[in-house]
Order: sequence, then structure tokens, then C-alpha cells
Amino acid sequence: MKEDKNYQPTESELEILQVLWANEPCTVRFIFEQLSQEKANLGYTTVLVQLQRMTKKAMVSRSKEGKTHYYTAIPKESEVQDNLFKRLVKTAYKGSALNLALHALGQTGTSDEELKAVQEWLDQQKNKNHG
Amino acid sequence: MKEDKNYQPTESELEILQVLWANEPCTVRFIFEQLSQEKANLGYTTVLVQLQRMTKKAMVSRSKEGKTHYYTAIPKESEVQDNLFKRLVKTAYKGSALNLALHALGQTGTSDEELKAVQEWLDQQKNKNHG
DNA sequence: AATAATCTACGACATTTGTTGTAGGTTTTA
DNA sequence: TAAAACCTACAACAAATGTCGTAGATTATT
Repeated sequence: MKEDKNYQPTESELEILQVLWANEPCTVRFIFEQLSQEKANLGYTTVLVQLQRMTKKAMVSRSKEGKTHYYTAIPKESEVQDNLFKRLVKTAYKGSALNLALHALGQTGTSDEELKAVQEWLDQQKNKNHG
Repeated sequence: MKEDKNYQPTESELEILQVLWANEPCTVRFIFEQLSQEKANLGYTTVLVQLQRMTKKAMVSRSKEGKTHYYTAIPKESEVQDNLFKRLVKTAYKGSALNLALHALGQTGTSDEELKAVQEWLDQQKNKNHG
């Protein structure tokens, strides 16, 4: 059985996870540099400590390679997205994923391309239900 | 101009806001009782303090009626939903509302009724774009 | 009036988060 | 080899959160 830890990373933990998911495995320095592009005055130690805490929480794992540690995200991106998504649905949309879905659709640029994507999804679902 | 405060209530603040949105204006006791139905050992003071802090943050307003205070949510539910939604899109979906939308759709029961709701939205959008 | 029930205000406390400084090693490089 | 650059571990801190207990005032009951 998969022991779901239901990871609900915070904002800055998520920023780190994003870097990991896209470049795993990463050194602290690499992550630090990536994040520095957005957050100007970020400290190296800040990232390091964050990673250490995430390690303790089993949100990332690390392997030593000489003196350097290489970090890897433990939960998959989709898993975390799902966790956060569910939380939002429950706490802000009274449990209605459809409401959130419609809200989300209302937010998209509603370009033809996007509409097509939705239509495709829709057709597929209809087939699943009937056809 | 509307000075958007971009409210990002926490989990328990949201629980309180939910009660308010549905029953405004409310006394601390009322909110306390509502929440107690879900959270068994919740303390009255806990709710009170939460409300006081929310007042300081201008997330709720209050009016005295004798000794009792009546609270009212300041942001509208839809506004808060939108704030939280946007945060989720940005932090967990790399900014793609469409992705979140599709994810959300994937979560719905995909009952015929729900599919219809989506189809309606879709048709409406298509009209807006062309015809 | 005396007692019980309610209210709000305060002060407290443990956790979690975001951030940093500094100490003590190891590696590179001049 | 001595200096410069890097790495990790630790100790700290402020702010935000979630939770209460208790005190002092007010209202309702007996």
C-alpha cells in the first residue's frame, strides 16, 4: 500500500520542489542560483536550511557525493498538485471540484486553442460515459 | 479604485469565513458552535482570538451590539476563492490555469450533469469568441 | 442581592516558516 | 602552502498560527 504522506508544501517549499522536479537531482547551490533569479536577496543558507527541514519531513531525499549533497524530491509533482488542489476544493469551494473547474475555465484566456483542449477532454469523457 | 488586499486566509481563517459568508453577521459564539460540530475540542477563546486577529487584518469587521460583537466578512467569497486559486495556479501549476482547469475536470465525477455544465460553459465561450 | 452565565481583552505557549550568521571542515587555486 | 571558495551543521530570531486560561465587566437567573 502506498503510504500517502499528503504533502502540503508551503510556498517556498514549492519553489524548491519546482526546481527539483525540473532538474533532479540538484545541489543546494544549483537550487539557490535558480531561485536567486527570481528572489534577488535570497541567502544560500536559507535554501540550505529549507532543504534540511524538507529532508527531515521526508519531502526530499539526499545522497552524499563527496562533500556535496544531491537532493531529489520525494513526492511527484502531480501528487503534490493533487494534494493542494484537493485542499483548495475542500476549504474554499465547499468540496465542489466542478465549481473550481468552472472557475478555472473562467480564468483561462479562453483562446480558441484552450477551448479546443477543453472540448477534447469533454468529448473524451462523453465517450467514456456512453459510447 | 478598489484597493485589493489580496486576502490569502489560512485554513482555519477560511473555516471561519465560510461560516460568516453563510450566516452573516455572526457572534463569536455562533461561529464557535458551528465549528465545534466539526472540530470536537475547539475552544471558544480560540475562535475569539482568531476573530480578533482577523479584525486587525481587516479580514472581518465587527459592530458592537450591547456587549456582544457581530462579525462580518470583508472580502467576498468569490474574491478569496480567486486569490487562492491564483496562488495555486502560480505556485503549483506553473501559471497555467488551463492545466488546473483540466485537472479539476478530471476530478469531477464526470457525471452527465457535470459534463453538461462544462459544455454549456464551452458553448458560451465559443460564441463570445466568434459569432 | 447573590449566583451563574456570557463577553471581550490579555497574556501565554508551542510550532512552523522564512531567513541569516557563523563555525568548522574540504577543495581549489594562486 | 596559504588564501579563496564551498559545503554542511547549528544556533538564533522574528513573525505568523493555532490554542488556551484567566481576569474583569456585564447580563440573566434564582
